[in-house]
Amino acid sequence: MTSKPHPAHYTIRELAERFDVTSRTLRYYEQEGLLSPKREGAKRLYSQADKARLELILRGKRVGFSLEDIKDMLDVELLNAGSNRDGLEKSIARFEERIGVLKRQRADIDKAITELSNGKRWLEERLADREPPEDLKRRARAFEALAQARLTQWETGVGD
Amino acid sequence: MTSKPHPAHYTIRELAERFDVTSRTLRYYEQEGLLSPKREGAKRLYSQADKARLELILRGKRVGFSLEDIKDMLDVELLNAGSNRDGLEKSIARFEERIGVLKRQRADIDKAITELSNGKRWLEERLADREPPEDLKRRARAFEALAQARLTQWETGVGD
DNA sequence: AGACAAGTTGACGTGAACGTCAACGTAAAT
DNA sequence: ATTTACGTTGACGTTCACGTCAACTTGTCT
Repeated sequence: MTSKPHPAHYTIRELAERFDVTSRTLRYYEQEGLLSPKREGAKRLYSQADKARLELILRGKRVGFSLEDIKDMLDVELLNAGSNRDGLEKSIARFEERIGVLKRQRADIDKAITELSNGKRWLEERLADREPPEDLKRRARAFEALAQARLTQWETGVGD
Repeated sequence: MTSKPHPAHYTIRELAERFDVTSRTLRYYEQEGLLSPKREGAKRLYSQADKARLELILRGKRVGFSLEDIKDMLDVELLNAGSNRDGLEKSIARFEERIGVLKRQRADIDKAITELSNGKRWLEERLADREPPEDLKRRARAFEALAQARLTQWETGVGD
């Protein structure tokens, strides 16, 4: 049990390199209230908890949340410390909203993957039966036509 | 067969409203080479194909691609008109890369959904057994601890 | 002591993706 | 003929999320 699994705290560079961001970024996050590392004199010391928060922050970013959004989500504890019943319900509603956003986004991504896979297949076919450029031109329009066809299908659900 | 399923072309406002963007946005996309509607005099006329492209553009944006990325993807036909074998393979590689990005992003989203669902559940529990604020404070730390625990697990895979 | 790396705080700069505003054209309605 | 609605092209402003640079302190190695 005397093993030392992790350093217990990191310098700004260590954390920055580990997560492939710059130190400027970490200071900026602190300035925006997303991180609040301890200080040893003037120097910042990042704890495991800070590291965990950073991971959440970065994932939040990757999935498209703004820093302000992320701050709200991470500060949920503080938010509901200040407010009671009413604030709690509001917080819950916001969480549900975010979850909804993510689910829609997931659907978008699935569609995009399909598009790109189709595009890739199209390219691969071009590569396979390398035809004369004249024919290529004619076939090129098939791509847009395809996209349009897909769109037209959804359209029935959207209403015209 | 004399039915008129859709207008065949749209004004800038019609398209903007339908997709909930401003006309400025559409002009900007044109300026950046993402759209190229016909002109009737000075006015823009958007065809079905333009509409289809716009849909693709907007989804591309929603899943996090930059306009330049999107342009590249949509212009793939032109790209490979200029280049032959070599260009084709490069294009295919780029498509694969983008697909990879999206898949990673989808994984991120799934994780984020899990996080938020946990956060929501935590809030709901708070709401259910409304405890005295003192106890609340102690429990509040559970949230970060939880995040940290999850992080620690991954850590084994990342290496220290 | 001197050099050097790594940290700090301002302050200003930057790129993407538009917003906003001015000045103007055009087409239909009153 | 004038208003109203909608369109056009610049040109400049704005927000976010940092990048960059200067001037400085602090610790460490030689």
